Amino acid sequence: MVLANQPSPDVYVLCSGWGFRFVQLPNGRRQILGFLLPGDVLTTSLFRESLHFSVKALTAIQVSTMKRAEIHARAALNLQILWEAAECCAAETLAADNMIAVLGQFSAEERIAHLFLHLMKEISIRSVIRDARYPLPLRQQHIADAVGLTPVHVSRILSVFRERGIADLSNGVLEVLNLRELQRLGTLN
Amino acid sequence: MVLANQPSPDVYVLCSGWGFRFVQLPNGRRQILGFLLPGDVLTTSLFRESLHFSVKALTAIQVSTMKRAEIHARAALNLQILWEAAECCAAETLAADNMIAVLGQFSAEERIAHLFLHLMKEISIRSVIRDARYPLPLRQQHIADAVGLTPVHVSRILSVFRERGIADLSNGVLEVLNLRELQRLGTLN
DNA sequence: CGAGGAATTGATTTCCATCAATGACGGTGG
DNA sequence: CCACCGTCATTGATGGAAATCAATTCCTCG
Repeated sequence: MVLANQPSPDVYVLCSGWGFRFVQLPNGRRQILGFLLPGDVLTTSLFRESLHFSVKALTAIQVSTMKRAEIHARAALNLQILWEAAECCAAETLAADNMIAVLGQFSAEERIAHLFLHLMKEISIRSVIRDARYPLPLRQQHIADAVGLTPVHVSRILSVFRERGIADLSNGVLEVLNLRELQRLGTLN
Repeated sequence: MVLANQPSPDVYVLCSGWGFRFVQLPNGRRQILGFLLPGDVLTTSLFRESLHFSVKALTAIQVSTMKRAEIHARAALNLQILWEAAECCAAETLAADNMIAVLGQFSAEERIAHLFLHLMKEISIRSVIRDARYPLPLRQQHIADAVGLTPVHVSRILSVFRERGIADLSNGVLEVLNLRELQRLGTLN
């Protein structure tokens, strides 16, 4: 699943699996704008013909599409739909603003802690978590691209987290060992 | 003009002057999320009771407020309004995503160049610019807080821009000396 | 004239990037 | 079954970008 920057009449919903939104810079670097989990709607595709980012799958995924035109037609009859879409978009803006603050002001440790906390919340909404072990199908490269660091440095920080007994990410599972400390590091305000 | 995080029934529009949206972190640092120019609507206030950021004036300003409830009532009768609001929100998301990429991947020079280009565009929309001189009522502290740098480092970069004949920001005026170079530095993709 | 905020500049430190080498897997094909 | 790869993670050594600390100058304004 690789969408580019071309116009499309579809609105996308992720039904199962993980994906991520990203932009590719000319110098070869990329910035991951956000991860997509089951149930996530590509809200931009609700209002725009073409996306300003690309999308890629992290795992095997199932995607559902709807015709934007049809949604718009229904929205004209049922305001409720439009409101929810707008609400959804406002929520996205809030998340984006948080991310801006994180990237602008947080250190490497804090950024990664923040990412973990954010993903933990998303995962918790969708499934029951036992023993503070969260399935996390990310390579260190993805973490790096999401928080603006190099994979090498991400590796070092994860080692630090293990040494300090904060969290352990291995084999696609994030085990949270000291939630308090993780929150102290990664929480805005 | 300092709004906090409290609920309010109003939607805000900036009629004249400059302002900025920001979040204050517990460690005393702050991140400026964006600058507000005449005509800008606080789109978040369209959909949310309370803002997740604060707002402050940079210059003398005039603000107009409308009741959210009234706008919602009108929107129920005239879809057009709601669509424009949603469009507006989508545009905001796009800008935020750009900012995320800038903060995640750009160097200090590139970040500041990007900020200048962004503000130049906003200013150009609102008034005629002569001799590539843009009124810019920012302290270096504001630039620093907007792009995630220290004021000291911003000062150094601005010196570099002057030496290299790229741009000169002094006395509230940004003079662009080499637009090409500025774009080369500050343009995504 | 004096005072205080803003900008500049230098010296030093810290954090993260970069470069490079190594080991651990997992798949593939002989 | 095992030698061979490619990808990923780890670790060390080094370099560079930006932060921090500190001193000085420049304004503006009382």
